[in-house]
Amino acid sequence: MNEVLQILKKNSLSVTEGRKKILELFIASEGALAHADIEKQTSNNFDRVTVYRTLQTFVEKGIIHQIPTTDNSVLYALCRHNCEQGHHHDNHVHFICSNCDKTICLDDVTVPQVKLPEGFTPLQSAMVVTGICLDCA
Amino acid sequence: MNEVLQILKKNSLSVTEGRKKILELFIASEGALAHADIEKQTSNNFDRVTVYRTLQTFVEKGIIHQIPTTDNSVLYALCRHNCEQGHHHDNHVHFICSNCDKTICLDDVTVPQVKLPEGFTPLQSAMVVTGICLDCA
DNA sequence: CTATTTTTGCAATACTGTTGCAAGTATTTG
DNA sequence: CAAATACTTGCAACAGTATTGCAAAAATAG
Ligand SMILES: [Mn+2]
Ligand SMILES: [Mn+2]
Ligand SMILES: [Zn+2]
Ligand SMILES: [Zn+2]
Repeated sequence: MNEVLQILKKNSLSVTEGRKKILELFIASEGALAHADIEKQTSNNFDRVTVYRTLQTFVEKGIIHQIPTTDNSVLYALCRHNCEQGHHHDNHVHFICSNCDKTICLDDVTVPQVKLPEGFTPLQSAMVVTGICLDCA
Repeated sequence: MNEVLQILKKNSLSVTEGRKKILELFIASEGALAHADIEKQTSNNFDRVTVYRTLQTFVEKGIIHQIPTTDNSVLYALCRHNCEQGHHHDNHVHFICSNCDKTICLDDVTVPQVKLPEGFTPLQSAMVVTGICLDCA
């Protein structure tokens, strides 16, 4: 059975053209996608608003996760660690290539623990590494 | 001599009301500031555009640094490690309190090294930890 | 197939960020 | 110190990004 359908069903989401298409994009994509990327690759098919709402739904359901950036954009990528509704555990490192600008999930590289000052309680950690990626080496 | 003047002089920046005021805000502030915070705290004094340009200049000069977030906003905080023109070395961990929402530079906590897969060359690393801060503990 | 629930597109609106340019301010020079 | 120069600011216009309400359309449940 189709992977896309499986994911939507598992999360009890209605199966619609928009959701199928956007999920396909994520599955096909090597790196992370920004809202703008998705708009571009689906232009004229769906309204901007639908894209916003779909991304939001997917994040809530634990289908995709957000990647922090320093430039007023948010990137999204597929969760591969069985995340669930309101309970992500994508604690892997993200890599941004400064040459080709791709953002890649290093699913096998875990964010290391870090010793915080007295009084700070950590709940979640994110790590973003910039540099030169495999393809651009 | 005034800290604010000193910083501006050291970076060969003209001393203007806007720059003085914004720099004061950063020095006075416990946590990091977003563009919107600054606008609020200086409203009617300076044009939005001036705030954008000032922040940009300060980042370039190594007076403030950017902190990545996951919500389409960029935060800024004072550099305390003698950063220079085009050459930041703020490799410390940032902490976001999920209770009071403050973002704090943990200047003494260095971002740990991490072993990347074959072929990836790291240049810079950022780490953001969310949790409960000292004040909210 | 029909009833119900959910999703979508549109329109309106607000927020965010960028640029060129003329006027204003700060700094340098004599 | 005043004039000349260099730099910064505000304004206006514009482009891009995000949010909401609501009616129409589509999907699911019965
Ligand atoms: Mn990821
Ligand atoms: Mn910092
Ligand atoms: Zn690359
Ligand atoms: Zn707090």
